[in-house]
Amino acid sequence: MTSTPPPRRSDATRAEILRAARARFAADGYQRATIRAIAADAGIDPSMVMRYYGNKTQLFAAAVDVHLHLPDAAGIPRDKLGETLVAHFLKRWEGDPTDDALLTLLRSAATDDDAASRLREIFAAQVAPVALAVCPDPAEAALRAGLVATQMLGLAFCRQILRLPPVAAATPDLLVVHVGATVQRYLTGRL
Amino acid sequence: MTSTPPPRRSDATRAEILRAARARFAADGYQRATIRAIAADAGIDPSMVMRYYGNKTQLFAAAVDVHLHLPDAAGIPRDKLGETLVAHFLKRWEGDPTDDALLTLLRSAATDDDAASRLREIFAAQVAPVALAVCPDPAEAALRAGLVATQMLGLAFCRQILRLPPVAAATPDLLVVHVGATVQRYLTGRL
DNA sequence: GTCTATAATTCGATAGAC
DNA sequence: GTCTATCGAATTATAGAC
Repeated sequence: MTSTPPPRRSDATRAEILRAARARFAADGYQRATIRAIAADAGIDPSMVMRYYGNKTQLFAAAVDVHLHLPDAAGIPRDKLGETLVAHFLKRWEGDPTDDALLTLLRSAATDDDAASRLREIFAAQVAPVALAVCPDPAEAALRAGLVATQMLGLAFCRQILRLPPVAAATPDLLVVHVGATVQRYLTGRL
Repeated sequence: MTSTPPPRRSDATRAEILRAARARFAADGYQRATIRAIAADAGIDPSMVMRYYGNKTQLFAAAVDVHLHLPDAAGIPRDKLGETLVAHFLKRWEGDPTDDALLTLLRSAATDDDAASRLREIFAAQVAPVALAVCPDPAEAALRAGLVATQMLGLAFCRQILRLPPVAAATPDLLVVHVGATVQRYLTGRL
């Protein structure tokens, strides 16, 4: 894929910078990822990063554009919501976790206020609506969505970032069943 | 042995440095917390931090000494384990979250390998035994402990670090009931 | 369009006066 | 024991040559 460096036109360079930035920010978080390292990964000069993206903050904003692509709750059997959502995220991480913007945000949100704020926005815009679709009361739906977030972000953290052995080694099917049951209860169970 | 107390005139300064270091590391994580800022918080010169703790890594190790003080599983009714553990952590964070070593580690583990390794050790030494106490099969107990970790670390992250509104605003009692039910199922439910 | 050179900060760490 | 002064390295960011 990256074996033969293509002729360096502007668009190709921009795209390559963004790809390298996503990987670096995901691996190291906002603070520790350096423009120099990103440029080295992209095989270009550090000053080019500045030229195209202005500064480090704007590069981060361009690199982190999270679309969870959560399936529509209306199209899923109500009693399969939990398993479906967990399976959705595990499948998403199966490929290249270092290129997942959600993991990038999760990692950086621990120490960066801007990243934390962005992660809260993702939650409000993309997760909360799922709870609202299965719960008519807005206040109760907000709590349900929050509980789902504690379990899903905790799973992402332990499996993909902390790499806690029993969680990192578990098969996706196993996690879909057990964590899915928790998410299901948070969404549709008695509160 | 660390029990022998050699009284020095500098004990007060050492303690003040450690207190400031804990707060700074907890608030900013290992990378972003600077020795200069810690020294400023402690009201002393930055060089004193180096004199007493050698370097930044050793200062971090001294500041982060996590004892979860989890209650003995043998002394708790088996069906109250989940609620008891969740209540234990929430109570722990009720006071000054910026002085909690677990939150410090959690924040730093997202971007620092040493902190992540230490957090895995904490898990193995202090959380895994609880699962082993209620589950005879070691492999199954490891999985149960791992599932508990996903939920408890996710709760800590969403409530104390990310400060996700519905989770941060929830009363401890509410979280004890709902998150406690999840932890209970992970520990003693059918797998 | 790409790179060289460097400015301006900031950090961890050291040496030495008092 | 405490502080002043500073070093050397690393960082973001800028200016300008080719």
